[in-house]
Amino acid sequence: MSRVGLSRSVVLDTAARLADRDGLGALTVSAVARELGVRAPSLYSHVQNAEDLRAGVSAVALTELADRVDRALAGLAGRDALGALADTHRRYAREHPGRYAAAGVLDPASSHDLVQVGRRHAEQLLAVLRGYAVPPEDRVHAVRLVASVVRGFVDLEVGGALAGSEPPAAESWPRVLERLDHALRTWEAHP
Amino acid sequence: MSRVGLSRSVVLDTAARLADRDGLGALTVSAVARELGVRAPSLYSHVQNAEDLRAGVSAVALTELADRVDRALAGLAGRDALGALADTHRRYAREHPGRYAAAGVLDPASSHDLVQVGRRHAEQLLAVLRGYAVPPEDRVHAVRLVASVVRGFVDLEVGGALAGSEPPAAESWPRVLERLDHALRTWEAHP
DNA sequence: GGATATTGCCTATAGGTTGTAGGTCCCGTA
DNA sequence: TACGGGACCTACAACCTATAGGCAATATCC
Repeated sequence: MSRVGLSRSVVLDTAARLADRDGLGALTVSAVARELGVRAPSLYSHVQNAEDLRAGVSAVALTELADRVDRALAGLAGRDALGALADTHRRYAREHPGRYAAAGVLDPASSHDLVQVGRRHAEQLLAVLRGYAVPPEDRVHAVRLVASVVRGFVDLEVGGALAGSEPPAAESWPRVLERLDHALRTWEAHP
Repeated sequence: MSRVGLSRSVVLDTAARLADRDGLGALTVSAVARELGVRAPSLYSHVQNAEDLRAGVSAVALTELADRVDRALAGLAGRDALGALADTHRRYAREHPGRYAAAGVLDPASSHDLVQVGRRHAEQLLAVLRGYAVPPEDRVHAVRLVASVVRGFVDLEVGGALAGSEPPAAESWPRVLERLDHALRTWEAHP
């Protein structure tokens, strides 16, 4: 039998593609093996177990997303930067729903890998905030506000929770970002 | 053998308890049957299949949450109402992580049940907005802003994404709500 | 009160998924 | 050419989902 050329990254890329195509719920070791034309036990040399497979897709997704955000933020500041970060997240979630869903579930026993890329995302949020006059001691709170809005809206939209009402979610997006920008611009020191 | 007294609601309540205790991922038909001291096939008279079991827990959770929000909102308006709604969501997620996680995933093929209770949540958000001078044609956008912030923050917190940084997420919560309140108070008609 | 229908939960069974153990064959290297 | 390791295999055990069909307790009717 001919070798297929498996490796951890080949397995994870295939898994990510599968998650996007069939949903995160359909992501199984068996399905990835089928997709690769290989028997399921062959994957266990490259992936510890099913949970590790999902965590790997998480890491792939968060890394890809951070790369895109880095590119999108280049040369921008203030509201432009905020919009670029938020739009990049939203677009990524729409293009890669399975990957994005995987990125959302961080295990308590996060791998060192995930902690690392998580820090990258935090850095990016802080970079965006540099365009706003938020007092240093409040920056964590502002980061969390931005993260909440982006994560919340995108989750609701790709989860279909907004699909039942008019107008389409896309129309609310710039309005939500305008309010977020305003909230950051008018940030005041805490009494 | 003696009858245990199964019914859809008994099964779903047990499932919800199990989801909170062991995580939504550990929620299986078999586990619920074990918990009830019954064989797995016995549950299929009360629940169509595993997916229906999860959807049932979703509905239970969304209904319980809506009930709590109704009680919390009684007699409040404006910022107090906003805080009560948001706090109720956050508290529910912390007390019932499995139920809350189930409530988050709405299938595209949502049951009529889920659509119904989803409307209740939308009504509650609209009720909170009545305390703010948001122009009628913008209310949908404002609802989506509030829903995004609450959903995003709570997801990040219970998902552990905020656990790695200081200060604790609880300190950011009132600051985030203050900014949300401010964003609603200063809402302006769209040009 | 006894016959009958219904219901509640059962066993048996088939098929899919996870994960381990151990084997074979290809390929690079000495 | 012999050897060693890695890539992928088969075999297997355990668990979960789901269907089919059976028995017994309960409700209903005469």
